[in-house]
Amino acid sequence: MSIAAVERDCGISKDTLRIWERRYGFPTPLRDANDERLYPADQVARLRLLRRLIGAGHRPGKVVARPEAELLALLRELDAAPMAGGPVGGDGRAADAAQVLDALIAHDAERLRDSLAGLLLREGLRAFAAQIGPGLTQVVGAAWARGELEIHQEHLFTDQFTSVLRAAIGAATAAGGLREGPRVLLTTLPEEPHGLGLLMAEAIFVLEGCRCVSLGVQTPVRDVALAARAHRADVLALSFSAAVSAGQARAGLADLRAVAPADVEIWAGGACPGLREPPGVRRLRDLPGISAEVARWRTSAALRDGA
Amino acid sequence: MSIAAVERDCGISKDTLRIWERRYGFPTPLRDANDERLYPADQVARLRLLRRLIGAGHRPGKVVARPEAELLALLRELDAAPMAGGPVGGDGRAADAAQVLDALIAHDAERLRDSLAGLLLREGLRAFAAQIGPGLTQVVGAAWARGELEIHQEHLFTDQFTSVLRAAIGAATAAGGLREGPRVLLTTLPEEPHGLGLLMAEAIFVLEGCRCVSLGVQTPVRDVALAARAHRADVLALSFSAAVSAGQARAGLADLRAVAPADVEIWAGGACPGLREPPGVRRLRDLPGISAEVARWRTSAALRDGA
DNA sequence: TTGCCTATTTGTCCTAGACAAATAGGCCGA
DNA sequence: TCGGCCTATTTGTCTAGGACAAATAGGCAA
Repeated sequence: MSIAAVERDCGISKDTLRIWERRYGFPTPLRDANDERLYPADQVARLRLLRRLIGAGHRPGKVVARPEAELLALLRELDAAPMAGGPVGGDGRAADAAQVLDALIAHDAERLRDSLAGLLLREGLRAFAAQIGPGLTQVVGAAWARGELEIHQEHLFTDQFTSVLRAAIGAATAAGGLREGPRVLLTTLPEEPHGLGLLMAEAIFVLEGCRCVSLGVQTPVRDVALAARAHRADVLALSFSAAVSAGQARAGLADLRAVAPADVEIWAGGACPGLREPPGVRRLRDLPGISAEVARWRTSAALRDGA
Repeated sequence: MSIAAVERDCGISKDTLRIWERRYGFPTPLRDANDERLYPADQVARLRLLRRLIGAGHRPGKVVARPEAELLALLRELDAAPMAGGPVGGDGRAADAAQVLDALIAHDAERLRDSLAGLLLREGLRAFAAQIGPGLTQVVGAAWARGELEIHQEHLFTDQFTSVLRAAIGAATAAGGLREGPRVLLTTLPEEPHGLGLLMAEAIFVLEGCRCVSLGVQTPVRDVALAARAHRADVLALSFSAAVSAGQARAGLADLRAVAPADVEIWAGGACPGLREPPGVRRLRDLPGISAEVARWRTSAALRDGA
């Protein structure tokens, strides 16, 4: 696996990979005939673990060189901190998650889909998008990190979940509603390829009666600003998963704030660790928080119109 | 604007920016107190033009150094190449495409969605996925290359088209049918981030009565093979857009053929230029070709069962 | 025209050094 | 014991120029 492939796969830049090798003695890639780095699969797996650990707050200098004791550290965190900002549901939720995991482990796509659709019907779109979705995503991600699931099973989950949620959003949009909320433009910046968080956010926005336009993932900063003008958006909603580093997220948001119209609000959400609230940007802690934020927007909009 | 910001904004890598400067004398960024490159806004705009021209087929060596005559060259392409390799449909199809383009140009997401949904209803899912979809994709891509659309408009099209098509696939799957076709596992390899082609293919497969499982995009080769076993797939369907180079596609397919079970067929489709038929892989020229291929599979499966 | 072979172009990779921003840890005052 | 400030370390990104393989263009023969 080439250095570029590892960068794509693990989200660690080439520069960083080289300097870790120089400083910490890991990774230790082989070299091909042209003296280029070739990373064995096990080292790539370890790099993925490292990325998660560092994303969870560990210092690179402390963990990069460590052999496989990281696995233990990681497992502890996964066990110890499932509550930190995590799913708050009780036993019922855990049972639901187990059901979904079972279907994934059995490679049963139909059962997986039925489970998800059943949860949606039973709990409603709001709970499905705001609580169940994030919970399941975390459970699946943790199971993968523990080695209980293969990547292709996570892919299957993502695809089925996306499918069910998109259908629900379509139905909710068609059902219409107030249409008095802000115009919301949803997307992610170029370094963020994951669209699940965006989709869950869109569901909440739609339920709040907002007029949503989604550009999908990886829109260049300049184009986000152009689109904000073109669609006369009131709010730009950006999603940052744990895959994107806090530094990148901050830089992207600062760029965007500089080029976007000043009267457009920027709301940033997602599991990205260490992402604080940059100037001119609202940081939404979780998906249910969208509702409160929309309510706040409505109030201030009413004030503005009244004035 | 720092080199990292330009990389994000223009999609030109840092390495490439530096080597253009060395080789062609452009760009000529200023330097900050720390001797780091600072790109003025006008150079960044010119870099964006360059990216478009190069994407449209120009050689960097010929255009990077040129002053603002590029604008002229770009304008010429705008007029000269709207038909090159263009859509084959008749007048009706051209009118449909114009309608979709109009909605995109007007930034009217609702009208865009209605247009697409209307086309789906009028022409049926098969024509929508196999002819209209590829035609529209090409028309939109060409309009972007001519500078008539911004990237965010292409994103909007992709999102809306995906949404309409996913809903249709869901309905078609629920409607059931023969369920006698092959088990098909759909995905793309890691270097291919585009999922539209995959989705169109899935629609055709579903219409042919195949049992489809989609893993979404960018599944590692090893995991595709694992998933093929896990789902007892008869066929692996891979999609390669024009974005991926022929060499990467060939290498990926060869790797996959080596690790996938021997009795699983590999079908490769998509607009990837120069992708020939590697050993052990079937190259599908276009989406309607899927139907014939499924028919062929049925025949040979019947022979096998009979024997 | 079509196909092959060579020459040029072009992006990515390499090494190794430097520095600013972010973080941790110590220290002092309340 | 806790909060704020200041210094030391850590860490990612930037710099430079050199090298080479893959992709493309151009010439030539069939």
